[in-house]
Amino acid sequence: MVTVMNKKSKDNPKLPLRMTRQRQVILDELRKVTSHPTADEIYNMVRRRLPGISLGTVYRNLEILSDNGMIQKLELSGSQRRYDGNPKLHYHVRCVRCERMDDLPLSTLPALESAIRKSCGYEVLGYRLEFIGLCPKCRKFPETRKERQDKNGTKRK
Amino acid sequence: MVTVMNKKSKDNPKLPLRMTRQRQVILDELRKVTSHPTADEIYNMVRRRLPGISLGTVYRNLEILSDNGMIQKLELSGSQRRYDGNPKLHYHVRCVRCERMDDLPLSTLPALESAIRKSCGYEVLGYRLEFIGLCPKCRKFPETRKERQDKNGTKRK
DNA sequence: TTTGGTGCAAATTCTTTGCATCTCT
DNA sequence: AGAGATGCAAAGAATTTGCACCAAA
Repeated sequence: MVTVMNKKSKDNPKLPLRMTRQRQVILDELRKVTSHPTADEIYNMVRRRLPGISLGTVYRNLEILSDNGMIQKLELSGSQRRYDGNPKLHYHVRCVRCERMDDLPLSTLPALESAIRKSCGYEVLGYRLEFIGLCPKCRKFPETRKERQDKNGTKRK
Repeated sequence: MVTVMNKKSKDNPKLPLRMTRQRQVILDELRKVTSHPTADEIYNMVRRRLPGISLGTVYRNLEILSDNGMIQKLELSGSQRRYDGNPKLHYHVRCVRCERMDDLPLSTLPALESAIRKSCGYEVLGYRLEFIGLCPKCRKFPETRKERQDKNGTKRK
């Protein structure tokens, strides 16, 4: 069994957690998509409903929501952190070209875990697993994310 | 079988790669340790032998060395990237408290890979797996890396 | 010689924070 | 009322880059 860690909910399993409009919309938008957006992408999604929201608030809320186990902060490869509206542990696939990230419909592997547990002095609490490869689209169009951005001028701001 | 990806060596499998003193020392120091140091830690290690080296050069060379498959750039959790002098794919354990990272003496899992390959539209090229837990030391001394830094003033510069 | 590497510093990018003000409960 | 959230802007941290000079092949 894998434990997803988070500070707050560990110290205080049922803290009340005030639901502000901003927090609600962030959670809502994140649950609406199956992609695994970055803070910046979430900021843009949320801004359509709350034009006045600040990026700082988005970051603060993503932190709080993941501390409370309501979402997942994915700390895997890539320079930007990504967030997942589904707090349950599951595996991901990431495309090496466009950096798209999908869920993997695969159950977790208990055999793997028990093998680990005895092979080192660590107390194993969980693991992070991410597959890398090419998504269906990129198998056809061999173009990196950066190349696409450079071409389209698709950058923040 | 898992393929470790790297740009240059893919495009040009046997480019000559000029060996400057700086590059040599960086590679050398990185091979000397079994830890998985950050760029900054490597900078400090190398500086003892080459006092004039710049952090920018360290970053540039780590990039080049990993592009050439001579080292590994580990893009797993944590805000700082880590580098591994062993370019062969292997698993890691990371301590949630002090962020120490060790190798896991465990062979890779072919069964896992074939299971993945058919479960999604991706062309799977490899994967990244990292275990998280508590290292032997931290099981005894429950103190986070940040707490220790704050106490000791052990920060860069 | 010439192509690529280096040091330095400034620039970028992503994320966090201080503060005065506001808002949920 | 009051703890906690917000917006704003500035600060931080990690990494990348432009440029003039230097060095390995």
